[in-house]
Amino acid sequence: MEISKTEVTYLDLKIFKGNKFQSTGILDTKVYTKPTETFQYLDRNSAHPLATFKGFIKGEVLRYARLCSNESDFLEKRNSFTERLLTRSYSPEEIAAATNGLDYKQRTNLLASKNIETAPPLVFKTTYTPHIKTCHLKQALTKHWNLIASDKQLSRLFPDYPTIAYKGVSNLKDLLVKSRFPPNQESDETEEGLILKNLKDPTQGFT
DNA sequence: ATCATACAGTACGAAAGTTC
DNA sequence: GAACTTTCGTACTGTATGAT
Repeated sequence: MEISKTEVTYLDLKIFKGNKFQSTGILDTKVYTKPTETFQYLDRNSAHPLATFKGFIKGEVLRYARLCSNESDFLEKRNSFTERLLTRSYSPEEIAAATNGLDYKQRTNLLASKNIETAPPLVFKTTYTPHIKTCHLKQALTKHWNLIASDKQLSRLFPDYPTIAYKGVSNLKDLLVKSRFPPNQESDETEEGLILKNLKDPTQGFT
């Protein structure tokens, strides 16, 4: 057990007496990393969805911004994270894109609880087929989005560019499995009826 | 049939709890 | 005591479910 008069760690946070402590009595905080941490971040060549790479990068930098009370600590942590990502085959451009809009100057907002009453995202929903990639949906939407943006009514209805989402086609399970049993039209004395009866009254054992 | 919501599953971090 | 699992919170998107 470590004992210190100037700092203490809690989970991934280090709380310490910084420069302003003498004059204000206010403690500082920064990210705590265990000495045994090996930084084996998800390799960019791994077969994961793009959102997975983007998600954890943004999540990490957001964590640094929230935990560091001094911008210099935040920058130091973010830079070393960037260097480690580069060794894991990420490009500087995609690292920057993942954290685009995340500004340490807005830390107060980052610390505020998330507003969950924001408008739901606009989703362009279509059914998935193996040939969907050849349709270049995103390019087509981007190319013709100006038709909506230039229309007075449509631009008000659809102020934001949509996210493309695919609905799965019905598979065998969808066709064969239902979440409810159909109305029991047969006698409860059938095998199925007895099972249902016992499920409703677990105190009665199977016979 | 459609829509909204909850949850699943991928990732990151840490310590605490559980199992063998 | 080592190894494994759980917990909590953040990001992302797709799926399952229940209500209308």
